Amino acid sequence: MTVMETTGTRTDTCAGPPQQNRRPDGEDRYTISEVVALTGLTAHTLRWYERIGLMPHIDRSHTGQRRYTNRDLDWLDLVGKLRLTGMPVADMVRYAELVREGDHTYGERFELLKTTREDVLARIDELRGTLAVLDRKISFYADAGRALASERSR
Amino acid sequence: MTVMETTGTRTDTCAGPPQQNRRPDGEDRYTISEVVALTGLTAHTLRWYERIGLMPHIDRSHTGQRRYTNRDLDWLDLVGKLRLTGMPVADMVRYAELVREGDHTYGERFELLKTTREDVLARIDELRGTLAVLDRKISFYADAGRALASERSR
DNA sequence: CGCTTGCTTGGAGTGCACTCCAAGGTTCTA
DNA sequence: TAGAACCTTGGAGTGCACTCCAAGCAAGCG
Repeated sequence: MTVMETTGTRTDTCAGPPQQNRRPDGEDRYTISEVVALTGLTAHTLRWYERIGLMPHIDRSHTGQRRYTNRDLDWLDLVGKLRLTGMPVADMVRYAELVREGDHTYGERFELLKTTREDVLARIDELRGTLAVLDRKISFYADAGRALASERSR
Repeated sequence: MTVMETTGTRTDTCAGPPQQNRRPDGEDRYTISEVVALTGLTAHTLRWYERIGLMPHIDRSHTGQRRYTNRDLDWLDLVGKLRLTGMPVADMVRYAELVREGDHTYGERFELLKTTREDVLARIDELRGTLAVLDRKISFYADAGRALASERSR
């Protein structure tokens, strides 16, 4: 089994669980405002993503209006996830370029994702450390609140 | 036991584990560049934090240069943790104001910290979701890499 | 057909969190 | 006591990620 049997050249592939509120493949031509509703991004941001090279070429209607596909929505889902990690947009653009360049960039994409994965793990650890500090302070204030309350009731 | 027995009016209190590279209390007068070395912040940022009200009043030498104390370093440690959570600086300034206003703001501080705690938990969950997506993609690329390798060796 | 709502563009503007600058005073080491 | 290294200020500048604007074309409805 070759890679080409499961993936086209233009995709990032391995989409994951199917998304809600989508039209079936073949009838998937969404206007920009529909994509706004589906993703929570603004139309401004969607056009800006395109300008900076974070999106693949988006289909156009015969009069030049954007028509997004399910594949584009999958890509936006991934971008959204990466954005949550704090990955700079420039790095996401780099990843998008690798996808556009074709299958021979699999290795580099793999490395980029692994690095990102490590970053996310480190970030989770940082947050856990912060959580410990917060919990310590919260229980301090809870105790202080009880002490003040018993003071007032005396 | 009253609150005042364990806490002074000017502090945020409950410092947690002692920090490294510090001088003992009583000899704790650090220049701005020492604080830079201890916190990793820049001198610019330290002065800016002060201007926007994120720091308490910092002691000055007889000629007007800043002299930070261990207490100030504790505060900067907390600010650093809160910053990691993505809390906006404006919210941290709000918290700093509450601390300056005295003990009667304990309740509000408690609420603010609890809200922050919830935010951190939500953030960790988001990151775990992202991690799942990354792991799925990473294993896809790992498989693809193996497939391409066996292709080449045939 | 006219009307409203939606979509197009390049370029300018916004908000956040720093980050730097110039000009001058201070502190430390030899 | 000279010189290097450090510190002070207000205000201006930077980089990121959007966010908005104006002017005009497109789409759907009665």
